[in-house]
Formats: sequence, C-alpha cells, structure tokens
Amino acid sequence: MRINDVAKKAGVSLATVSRVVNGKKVKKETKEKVEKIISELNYTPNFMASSLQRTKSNMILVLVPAISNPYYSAILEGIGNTSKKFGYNIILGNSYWSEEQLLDYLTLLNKRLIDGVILLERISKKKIIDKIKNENYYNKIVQCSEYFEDNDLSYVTIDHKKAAYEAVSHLISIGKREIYLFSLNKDYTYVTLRKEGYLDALKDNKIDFYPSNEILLDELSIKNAQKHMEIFIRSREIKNVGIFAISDIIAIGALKAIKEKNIKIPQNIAIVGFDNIEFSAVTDPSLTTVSQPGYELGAESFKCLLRKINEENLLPEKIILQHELIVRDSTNKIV
Amino acid sequence: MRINDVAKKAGVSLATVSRVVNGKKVKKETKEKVEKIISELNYTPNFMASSLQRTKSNMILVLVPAISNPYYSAILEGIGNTSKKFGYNIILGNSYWSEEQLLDYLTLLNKRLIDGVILLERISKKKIIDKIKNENYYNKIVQCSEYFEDNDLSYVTIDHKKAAYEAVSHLISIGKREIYLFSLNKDYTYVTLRKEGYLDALKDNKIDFYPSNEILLDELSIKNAQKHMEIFIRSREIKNVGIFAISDIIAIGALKAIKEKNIKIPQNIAIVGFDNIEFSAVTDPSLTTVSQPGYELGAESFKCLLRKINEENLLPEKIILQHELIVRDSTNKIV
DNA sequence: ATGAAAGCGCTAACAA
DNA sequence: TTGTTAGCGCTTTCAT
Repeated sequence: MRINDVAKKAGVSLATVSRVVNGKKVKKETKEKVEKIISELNYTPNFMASSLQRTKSNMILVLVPAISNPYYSAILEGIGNTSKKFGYNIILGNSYWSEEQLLDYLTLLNKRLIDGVILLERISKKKIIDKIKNENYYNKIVQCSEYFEDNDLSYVTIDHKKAAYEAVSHLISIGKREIYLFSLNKDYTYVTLRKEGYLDALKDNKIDFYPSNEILLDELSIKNAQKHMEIFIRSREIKNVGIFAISDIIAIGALKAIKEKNIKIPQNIAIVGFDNIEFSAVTDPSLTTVSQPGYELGAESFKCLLRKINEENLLPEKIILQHELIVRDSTNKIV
Repeated sequence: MRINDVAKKAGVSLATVSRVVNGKKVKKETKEKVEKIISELNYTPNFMASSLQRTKSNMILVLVPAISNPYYSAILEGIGNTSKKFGYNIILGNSYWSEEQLLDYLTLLNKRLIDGVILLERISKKKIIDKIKNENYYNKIVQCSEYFEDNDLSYVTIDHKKAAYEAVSHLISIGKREIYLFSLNKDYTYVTLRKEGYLDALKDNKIDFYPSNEILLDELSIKNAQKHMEIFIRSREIKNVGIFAISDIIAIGALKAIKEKNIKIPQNIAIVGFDNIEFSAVTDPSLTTVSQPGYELGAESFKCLLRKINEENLLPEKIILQHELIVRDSTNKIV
C-alpha cells in the first residue's frame, strides 16, 4: 500500500495525495475524494520514506542513568505528553551510568534516527564534549535536571544548591547540629551542588564540617543505602543526629536501617531526602524531602529542545524551575 | 556525508562500501582501506535510507500502562539489554491505561516505524483484536506478563493463578481465615487469574467467599490503596485478618494505613503483595510478596518477538516462567 | 490547483 | 571480488 495506489484509485497524481496527507493546499473536492480513498484503502504513509525525504524523523531520545528510579517517571510523563502533542515519538535509553552507553546512544544522532536528545545523564569525559563540539550538536541536546555547565549547552533544572541549603537548614531548625551528608561517590553536578548547599547551611550556622560527616555510596540503590546506614549506626553513638540524603532512594534505604535498630525518629535521627518520589510519602515515618517539579522539568525540556530543532531560539537557555521542601514525619517533632 | 563520499575517497564503488558497512564478503585489503576512510570521514550510515530499502527498522515498541510502576523496570531492563544485543532499539510507550493510546501506538506498525511490539498492556476492545486480525499483526506482537488468550497470539508470563493460590494459602497457613482481596476494578487477565487463585485457595480450605471480601480500586496507586484501606479499617472489627493485594503498589499503600492505626502486623492484619518491587523489601514491616522474574520475562519476550520477526517460529508461543513466594515480616509470626 | 520528475541515501540483484 | 543500476516510498520544485 503506497501513495501511488491511493493516487491511481483516486484518479489524481501522487503529489496531490502527498499534499492531502500533509495538509497542504488542495481543492476541497479533491481533498475529500482523496481522503475517502485513503480511509478505504487504510493507507498509512511510510515513516522511513517520508523521514528520509524530509531529513527529519520527529523522534527524540531521552537518556536516563536508570529507569528504575521512580524520580524519572514524572519527568518522562512530562516529556511524553508534551512531545506527543507536537507529533514526536520518544526513544528511551538507559545508560546504566555508563559513559560508553551514552556515547553509543549519541550515535543515533549521526544515524539521523533522532532529531534531538533530552539528557538526564551527565556529560562527563572529554570524549563526550568533543563529540558535541565536533558534530556541532549544541542545538540537538537539552540537559534536564543534571547538567554540565557550558556556555553553549541548554538545560532545565532546579536550584540544587538552594534546595539542599533549605533542607539542611530545616534539620538545624529542629535542633540538629550533628548533620551527616549521605551522598554519591560520583561526579555529578547535582551531587556537587547539593553538597555545597549542605556546607553553606552548616557554615551559616557555625557548624564545623569534618570529612567524616560525609558518607559516600558507590551505587544509588536502596539496599546499598541500607547497608551503609547499618554501618553508620554501629560505628558511633546516636543521640541527636540529622541526615541529609541527596536522594529519596538513599533516604528510604537508610530509614529502614534506622527503624530496624529501633532508633527514635526524629528525636535521635532526623532525615531529609530529595526528589519526593511517591514512596517517600508512605515510608514509616513518612519522609521529609525536596519536591522537584518533575512533570514540568520534562515538559520544559522538550519545549526547549523543540525551539532548537525548529531553530526558533538557538541561544543556549538555562531554565531554573521551583522546588519545594515537603516536611513530613521524619523531621517532625510532634510525632 | 554519504556513502558516495566514502566510495569516492576510497576509490571503490558505493556498493563495496555498503558491503563493508554491513559485514558482507569483501577482500581484506579493500575492507581495511574502506574502513580507514570511514573512520577518517566519521561516516555513519543514514538510518532512514537503509531502513527504507531494507523495509525493516530494527526498532520495536514496548507498551506499558504506566512506567511509574517500578515493576516494569526489571522487565524493561531485560528487554533493553537483550534487544541491544541483537541490534534493536526500543521505543517506550505509555498507554496510561487508555485503549485509544494503545491503538494509536499500534499505528507505528502501519507506518513501518517499528518491526514489532512487546505489549505489557491489555488487549481488550474488539477494535484492537480486529486491527490485529485485519492487518495480520499476529507475528508482530508478543504479550508480556498481561495477556489476552487467543489461539494465534504469543505471550510470556507467569502462572498468575497458581501464584495467587500460593500467596493466599500462605495466609491461611499462618492462621488467617478471614481473607480479603484487594484488587483492581479493571478487566485484566492477570487480575482475573489472581482472583481465581484466591478463590481456589479459599475453597480448598473450606472458607466461604462473600462479595464483601473483595475490595476493588479504580486506579492503581499508592494513595488510592491507602485511602481504601483506611475505609476498610474504619468499617469493621479487625482481629485476625489476612489481605491479599494483587500488586505491591496496593499492598504498600494499605500497609501505610494499617501502620497509622497501630494495628499489629501480622497478628491482626497479615498482608501479601505481588511483584516484589524493590520497595517491598524496605517497608515497615517488610512485605511478603510474589516475585516475578522480571528480567527474564522481558528477555524472553524479546527473543520470542525476534523469532516472529525473523520468521524462525511463526507458531504462537505461550511461555510460562517461574514465580516465587517471598515471605517477609508482613506475614511472619516471629516478629 | 495539479502533475511530472528529480532525488533523499541506501541495498541488492545482476553483470562483469 | 567488485561495479552498475534499479528501486525502497515519499516530498518538493518547477511546469502547466
């Protein structure tokens, strides 16, 4: 079933059918006649043929480190709904934290399979920057949430530093002065910024920071966080501790370990997470956390990418959305 | 940068370059020469052009009701890793439980954008069956986990009925005889089968079933489950109750409501979930649940689809993988 | 308003 | 082993 079959049956040229299909100017009667035949024959244009000709696929890649983190689902929903509205399809890529995989996925741009990329994974190694520079992909990539600060790259994110500052200040406001940072041993901008926010909050409250205040996980997983919290508890006296975990995943694992030792929350340990994933509301106790506007992050990222693709705004855009501290029982004295 | 540019620079015909790119027989020296030029020019074949010619895209669609359910992440990992190994890319589709969206996604087959579909969403309405029949898509679709029983459609799943039977039998074995089913008010095969397993277990233990034993949620969400469990608790005396929730999402929401009322678990309420999502291990108490082999379900689904695409086995395959009951504290008397 | 024809970049059948 | 050439199915320019 090709455009030619439709043309013949409708008694017009294939150019006319193409015009009808693409909503170009065609006489009303002709249009109706052609549309009738199209639906009779159940004709659907061949995606490859039209993409090849238009040198545009209307597909974009969304690349995440690991889809298993529910934090991404709201973002994906935002991207998915918005992109659909504009006639785009999404390819989802999982990098599994690997730079090789990321580079591999970026070749989809070279293949002309995708028109652009929304990147939730970090841009690290020189290799990746070089590729972006050499192939001039500055207008084909928008970073979302995580970002690499570069004069020519756009991103949509939140103010991670400020959010962390507020989270830690909250711990201080409920009387904690011994505050630990549960973080990741990975070189992500958001990790660095959240640590900076943590440090600033300590400083502004005249609390000293010691390297031992920082617990670094090699891997972002509930189990791993649980393990590290068990060790943490075993290795010191717990009296009036505050924990700032840079991800709900970490906070939830930690919470489990704390509960199992029957340590009073928030009296002896208060804990704040980050991301406000759905599960953080139903842990026991419920988890105080920073809510990121996931859906909007996704939606705005797509719109930003679309501006690049359509060449409506080729200037780098740096968009910061609002976060919100959600106070729940893990830091609530009234419990 | 086209294949022709490579051909000219290498002093061969474009056919030869094509052969090198596609790993066809070419004299070793020619091959090396061409490969050198390819990497010099940084040539990547145009996906659309080769797909158009080969009438094959090496892309498949994976369609889920809602990516926010972590149950899907292991399955997606299985599909993703396996498909990558065979040179396929994945498009992820979210139907958001809507048949219209599903139908919409299936048109990607008509557009020749995808070679096949792994369906984790249900096939319901006549419309969908008709489409599959009319377009003869029997060999382009493999169902995974959820399935519609049809003589000509393949699927990869577990024995939902047996798994539910074991879960409920377990509740009975720890002394519960008042057992409620927390389920979904949706016409999914897996929902029906899990109910049948539940009913069989009751029957085999001479426990009567009353319609009031079944609590149906309109929507699969933690919040919704929590709300329903709150109503449940308010409306009856809780003494020695067992709950079988057909999804961990439901069980986790319910658990939160139970905890908030300080009802003893498992003494007064014991609860079993389904899916063994990561969070079920760190709820308080940890959740007894049925573990599905998510990664394998995904991997096998892809391999099955590949057999259809490659016409290696066009017979419908009905593959049942093994599940496992994971007993944790929500049903463990020793707690 | 419509048609004819060139060509998007590639693969594969056939020829040499 | 390699080259020539005919499309894959569509969009778009240029003519009419």
